[in-house]
Formats: sequence, structure tokens, C-alpha cells
Amino acid sequence: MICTDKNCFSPETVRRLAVYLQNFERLIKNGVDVVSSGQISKLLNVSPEQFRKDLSYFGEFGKRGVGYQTESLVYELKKILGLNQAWQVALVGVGRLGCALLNSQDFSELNVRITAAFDSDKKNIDKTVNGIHIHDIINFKKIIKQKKIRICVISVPLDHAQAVTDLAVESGIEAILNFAPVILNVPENIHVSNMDIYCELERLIFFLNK
Amino acid sequence: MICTDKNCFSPETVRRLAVYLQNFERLIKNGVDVVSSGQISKLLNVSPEQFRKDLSYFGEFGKRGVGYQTESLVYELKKILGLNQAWQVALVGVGRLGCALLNSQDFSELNVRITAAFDSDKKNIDKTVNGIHIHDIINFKKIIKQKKIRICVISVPLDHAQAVTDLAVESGIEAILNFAPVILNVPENIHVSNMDIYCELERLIFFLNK
DNA sequence: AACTGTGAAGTTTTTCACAGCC
DNA sequence: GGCTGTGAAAAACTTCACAGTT
Repeated sequence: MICTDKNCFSPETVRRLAVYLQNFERLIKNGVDVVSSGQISKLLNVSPEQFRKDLSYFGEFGKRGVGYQTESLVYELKKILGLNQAWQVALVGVGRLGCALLNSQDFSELNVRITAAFDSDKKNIDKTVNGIHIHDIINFKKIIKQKKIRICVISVPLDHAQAVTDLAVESGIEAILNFAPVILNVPENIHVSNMDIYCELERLIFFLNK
Repeated sequence: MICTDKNCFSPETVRRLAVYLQNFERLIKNGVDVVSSGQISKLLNVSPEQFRKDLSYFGEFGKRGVGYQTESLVYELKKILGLNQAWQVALVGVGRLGCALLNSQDFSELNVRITAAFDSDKKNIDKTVNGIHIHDIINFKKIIKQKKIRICVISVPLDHAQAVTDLAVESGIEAILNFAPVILNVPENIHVSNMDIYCELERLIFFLNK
């Protein structure tokens, strides 16, 4: 549970807010000006009450009898999520997955961007992927401090994930997006999000089995 | 909430079971024979009661006064998750991410494996990645039926994700792991799991902002 | 003594239902 | 009439606390 001065809300609310933002941005691109919570509900598989309540923790953004204006809701969602400023992200491990992540970046979208990559393999160091320079991991702390980066993506092999995490924490990183299939050991003030493909597949298989 | 004939449990329980399995397999590799819920708790950031209760929905796997035998728990977890049989997975979209996923497969682990890949780009079709043949997407339905594949990974660009999903559903696919940043529209008997890197990063940023 | 398994209690999250506004 | 915002009720999920086993 997350509490501000005014309200308490579920961590799931935050996850959904990011989905709302993404989809409202697309609605704008598709020329949609106004949507109701009922329409959103069908689009995103979230109940209309859930959508309204998620937003209500942060203010009153809709118009009764009308719905939500897409443009202004995107503005508000960005403000809520902290995306009205630019965020730099570091990435460690420029293997196939790391490379795919570096290349997935769309430079028209400026809010969140991987701006520094690191590897330990001489073959990769000082190369450039999608305009991003790959540094020697030895210089991690120095560059993180210099660029004041607070978020790090870890896409190294399993065996190195904890060592990289320790280095990241020591360097002042506060949030980690981890692709290695392991639960990282971190101090409790550090936020970790795990993306584990095989766990997700296994979860799906469980549901197929009944 | 998921109910069997005996019990009802949270969908989160299933997600955690996959994490337990992964970590118990590593414990075995490290030569650990027996662990208590308290030790697991420290390792995985799950309360000991949570761990015990998650397992209790499926049987009694521990020994009072002792703990859990790693070997036998792995066996039980595989049985619970349905991993005591082989599962074939299809993948659509052999771009950088798709390629990384195909290459990430460890052939010593046999339970879940991507055995068919699909693309629409002539450049990729009939090539082989990590021993997996890339088929023309035109033959998707035929091959899925032939191989009796029930699970599909979608790693195509945003604009094609819904069309691929429709094709998958029409072909009899029952579970989808989706990497495209969009909520897919599917019939309600189809299971979808979304892995959205930018949503996760935005979630982390929210927490950094307070 | 140490640790599991589990009803019951407590907490969190979602849904309901309706007042309030366009 | 249609849709939002929100307390109150319901449902879901986690933790407690302790009986039971080795």
C-alpha cells in the first residue's frame, strides 16, 4: 500500500497508470478527443470503477456526463508518474537481449531513455549501439555519478546478476529492472522489478493445465 | 481467485510457485538438500507463512521440525505447474528481441521450449536461429495445428500485434506472452501475459519520485 | 527445539451503488 | 440521460498464532 498525504492506494494502481498513459497516447494518435471510463474498460480489461478510482487518488480529471479528455489526461498521468521530466537509464549487459533493448528505443519519445550502456567484453566496449556508447563496466560508478543516473537495467547472464546489482547499489542506483532469472538481494530502499520470461511461460502453462 | 475442487488461491500464488521452482532448482545445483521456510523467506523476499501457505493449497510437502527437501519439492512444483510434460511454444516476430529470445534457450532444460518461429520478412524466412527454423507466417495455422502448439510468444512491432493475436486465436492458440506495448483484445478463454519494459520503467520512476 | 500446516484475524484491494454534475 | 467521483460493502489476500509433528 502506498500512502501520500491525502490518500492510500495499491501498488497495482501505479502499474495500471502506466498502462493508461500508454493507451491514452495511442488514442490521441488515433484522433480520439474524449473517452468514458466504460470505453476504456472495454479497451483495457479494467473495470470502469477501477479506472475511475485509480485516477481519483490523484485528482478529478474527468467531466461528469462526458468522460475524460485524452490530451489533458496524458498530461496529468505524466505528472503523476513523474514523466514530465527526462529520466536517464543505464543498461548493463549488451548481449542479444541488451542489444535488443538498446535498439528498441524510439527517439521521438524523450521521457525515459537508456543513455549509458556497460559491458565487460572487450569486443563490445567502445562500440555504439543505436547511438548509445558502450562503456567498460569498470567505469560504471564514475559515469553513474557523473550523469546522476538513478535507474539501471540488468541484462547480464544469471551468474553475474548479483555482482552487477551490488555494484549498482554501491554506485547509488535506486531502481533496478532485472531480466536475469534470479531474485536479487538488495537493501530495502532499492526498488527492483523482475521480468522473467520463463516464469511467465510457466504461469501460463499452469492455466492451460486445468 | 483460482479454485480447484479442494481449495481457492490467488493468481499471485501461481506466479510465486514459478519463482520457487526456479530457486529450488538452483539450491539443488548448489548442493542444498533441505531448507526451511524461514531460509527461503530471506532468499526470496516472501514471508515464511506465505511460502508455506502457497504450497499448502496443493499438499503437504514439508517435514515438521525439519523443512523442505529440495529434490522432492522441485518434483512437486513441476507437477503442480504442469511441467512434468514437455511444452512447445511458438514465437512470432524474429526481430532483435525475438532473436534474443530464441537464443536464450538452454537446451539442457527440456520442459518449455520454443520449437517454431514465424516471421513475415523474406530475409528471415527459412533461416535458422539457435536450431529453430523460421517459417513464413502464412503457414502459421497449419504448423500450429500440426505440432499441436497451445502457447505463443508475440514479439512483433506494436502495429502488427493485434493482427498476429487474431491469427493466433483463430489457429487455436490458448495462451499468449505479449511483448508489444499494447493490451491485446482476445476472447476471455485465452490467457494473456504482458511484458512491457517501458511500463515497468515508468512504475519504477513513480517510486523514485517520492 | 525447530519447523510445518492452517483456521481465524487482520489488511488490502476491488466492486457496488448512488449522489452530484454536465 | 450519461458519466464521474467516492464512501461503504464485499471480496481477495496476507499475516497471525498456535496446534501438531519430527
